[in-house]
Amino acid sequence: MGNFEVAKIFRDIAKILEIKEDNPFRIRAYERAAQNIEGLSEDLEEYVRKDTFPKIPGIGKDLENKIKEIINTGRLKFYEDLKKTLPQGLLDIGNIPSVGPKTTKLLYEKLKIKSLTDLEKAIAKNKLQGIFGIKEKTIENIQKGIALLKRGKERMTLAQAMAVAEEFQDALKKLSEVKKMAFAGSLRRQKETVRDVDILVISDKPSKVMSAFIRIPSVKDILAEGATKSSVRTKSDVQVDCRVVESKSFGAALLYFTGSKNFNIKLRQLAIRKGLKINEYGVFRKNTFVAGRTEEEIFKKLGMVYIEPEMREDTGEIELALKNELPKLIATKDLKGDLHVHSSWSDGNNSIEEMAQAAKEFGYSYIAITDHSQSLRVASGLKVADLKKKKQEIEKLNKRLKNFRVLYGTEVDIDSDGKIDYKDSVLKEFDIVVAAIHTGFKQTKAQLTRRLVAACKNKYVQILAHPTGRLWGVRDPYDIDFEELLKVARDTNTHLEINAFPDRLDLNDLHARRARESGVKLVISTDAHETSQLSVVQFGLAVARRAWLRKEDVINTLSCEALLKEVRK
DNA sequence: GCCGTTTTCGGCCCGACTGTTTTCAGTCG
Repeated sequence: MGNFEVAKIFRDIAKILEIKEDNPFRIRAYERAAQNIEGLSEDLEEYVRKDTFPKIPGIGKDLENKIKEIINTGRLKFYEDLKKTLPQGLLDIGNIPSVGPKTTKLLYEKLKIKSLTDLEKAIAKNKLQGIFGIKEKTIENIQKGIALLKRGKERMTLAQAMAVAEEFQDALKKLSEVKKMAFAGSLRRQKETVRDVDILVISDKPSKVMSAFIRIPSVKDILAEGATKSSVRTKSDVQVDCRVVESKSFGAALLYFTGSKNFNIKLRQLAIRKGLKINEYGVFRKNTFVAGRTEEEIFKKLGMVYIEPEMREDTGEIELALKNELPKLIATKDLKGDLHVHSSWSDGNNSIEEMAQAAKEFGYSYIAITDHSQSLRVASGLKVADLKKKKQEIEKLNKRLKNFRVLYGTEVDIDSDGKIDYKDSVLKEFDIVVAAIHTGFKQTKAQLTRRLVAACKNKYVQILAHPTGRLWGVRDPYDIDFEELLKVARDTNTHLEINAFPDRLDLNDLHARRARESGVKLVISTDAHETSQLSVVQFGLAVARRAWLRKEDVINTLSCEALLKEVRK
């Protein structure tokens, strides 16, 4: 039983209690607990096993006991009993957009609708018409909601969301009424997946902005259209929300619209204790506006320092901000080089020189060319005989380049027994050795862990690339004993990679945070296969910032000399 | 069910938009 299973049980409990019209604050307590559990970097199982249950926001004595019961027995009696009181299909009905707990209950009580199938049949037979509070428009919305639910639109990657957001940005920027705009929501918090795109606009003429927004060519449906707030769905099925406020409310609206929800609630509670009220228009004392133009002035009013959007998840950052003890997050300018890129020597699309030039223009002072090793034939892995020529090419290039160094590297394969694809006598020639698993993903947890541990223990392996093997939409992360890996990585001074490729993002934010906590240093690399891909480093940086990493936690913030010293330790 | 620089009881964030019963509950973020 992992954190996500526990969170799901709590979420289900919240949903059932909602339909049963239980105490709304109790319901929120379960939802909040579920959300906070999903954001934890350590396994609950670990806590229970070691009997060191820490203070987790939103989890008191009762929920702590429920978590222990779930971990220890694999089930929760309270949940099992609760489930028996309602038909299971009601939860599916509650998942339909526009259908909430009240409607679910109404349909169940008046029409005995117990499942999605029941609901579809009832609509087909026109049974919903005439039920208290339901008319044509509501039925139409339910039908649309069911269709949407069935298409099963998952969350998209941050990169996909960014592409949609930029399209809207381009269109809105052309309007003279738009004074300023910003992305908000989970897009601004840089979550690795995003459900919808939130855009904030500053304007004195909200109606002009709204009417232009809903007419942007890629809009398919208009979900809501108001004076200051509208929602649309694009042809690619992405929901985009747009909110317009005036300049004096920009900070307040940005804060509100960025979230997270739990973060906002905590902040507003804090404000109440100080005799203040926060909404999207500003901070108010009685009904007097006291702050709102910028986020900074609002945080200051609340007696805390600025909290970066990536940290706003209510996992302890508010408490640290009140004490001015927040870590200084790593930023783009801190990165000095990329330690995982490919060239045309293996499966890349550009020559070493082209990659180096592009990296230099990108502002880096070094780059490691880490082509695949001999066994990986599908990616034209390099045979030992070719390596000498590649090394010579790099040496010649380095003589010509000024203020820049190309490092001679490899992404060496870890075979199914944990053996490294080049002999030690070959490995010792490289400046940078990145090791990774590319085959045999379906092995057991013990086998996969053993392979990674063996790689760490090789004295020439400096970095483990994409350590959990996750590939968005293709492959789930493989199951490894991450705590064991961290222990060995720390003891052997092996660095773990945050692979910035948008469909990898591996390590993810939770793993990276856990790595930092256990004293393992990280690397942010792109795995670029052509010059244009060096810029995906922004997504790796997003992971790092969400993991609360500082400059000193990431080794490719070091100068080239310091870096080589660090990896050879 | 959680939580405490008004505390161990009595509070619990705040507002926009929709559809409908035309004043407001339900849903959403």
